[in-house]
Amino acid sequence: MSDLLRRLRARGWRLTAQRRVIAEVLDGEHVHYTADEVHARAVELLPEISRASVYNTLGELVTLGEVIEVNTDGRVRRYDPNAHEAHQHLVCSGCGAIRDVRLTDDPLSALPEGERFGFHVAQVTVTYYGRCPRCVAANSAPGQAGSPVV
Amino acid sequence: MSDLLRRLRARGWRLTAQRRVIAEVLDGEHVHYTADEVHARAVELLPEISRASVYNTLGELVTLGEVIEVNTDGRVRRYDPNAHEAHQHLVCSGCGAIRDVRLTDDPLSALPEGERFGFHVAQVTVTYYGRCPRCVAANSAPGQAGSPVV
DNA sequence: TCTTGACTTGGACTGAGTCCAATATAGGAT
DNA sequence: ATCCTATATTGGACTCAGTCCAAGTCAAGA
Repeated sequence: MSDLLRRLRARGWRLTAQRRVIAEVLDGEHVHYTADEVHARAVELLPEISRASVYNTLGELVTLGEVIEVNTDGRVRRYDPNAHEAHQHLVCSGCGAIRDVRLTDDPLSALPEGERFGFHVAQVTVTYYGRCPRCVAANSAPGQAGSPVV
Repeated sequence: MSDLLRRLRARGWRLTAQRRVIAEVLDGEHVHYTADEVHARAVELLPEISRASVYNTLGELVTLGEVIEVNTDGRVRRYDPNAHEAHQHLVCSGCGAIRDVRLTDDPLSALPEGERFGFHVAQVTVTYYGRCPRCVAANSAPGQAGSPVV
């Protein structure tokens, strides 16, 4: 049983076939799937799993802090299983590829007290946009450099 | 005629009634409207304006760099007319209020060369999340502290 | 093995955003 | 001032991600 499943178990989750399968999909490579991509991969392991269960489970994993919700294009939400290491994202504006990146400084320190307006600031997300080597080489229009790793 | 309209004119834009009205809506306070909010306000000035025109025009303004597209909740896109001053955003996770903030350091400098993976990095967005004073006071659940300024 | 509350399901629904063919018009040409 | 046409607008249909719900299923504690 994966670490993730063990932790979920410890939190009182009922370990259903659906949740196991979703955990397995997320446990693989550190990619950033959309809910529908998770569903597509889950269906290969458990053909009868529903979209609703995937949405429910992903939402719960986000609430528990086991998975991070990421939105790099203003359209689709993606799910990042790399929730236990502080990191940010680097996105290719050509093909949409997403890479996890680690920063040298805590971005919170760049927001001076005078710019906080009394907010209790709790979290920061930083997203870098640029062109990946393949898209630079191909000088391609959006989405034309083949399927990226997101 | 506003500066914005003058610049658009200089770029060869046809100045239609619809575009004037949208520019007027955006010219007001520095808020972050959704496309439908822009439409609602535009309708007050020009009742027959269509949603399609609002979407078209906002998209073109974003392409021209006159307006910035912002997505702070992973759901709706918002439009920020404050495109000519570098800034980032501070978002209340209680009520969704958005404030423009200026940082002390260029966030690009926090991404070391070794974390760029050959990307030609061109842009960064930083979004801070926390609770605004009103929501802290009200200790409210999301959306329960009245209508915020977004 | 039984029981029950938590979980899953499919399908209807919502809401943001896109697309398109028909119509209207800004603004340069005459 | 009028004409002409490329450009812009329109409404309505459509897409797609995500939500909701009532009915059925099942994990796991008793």
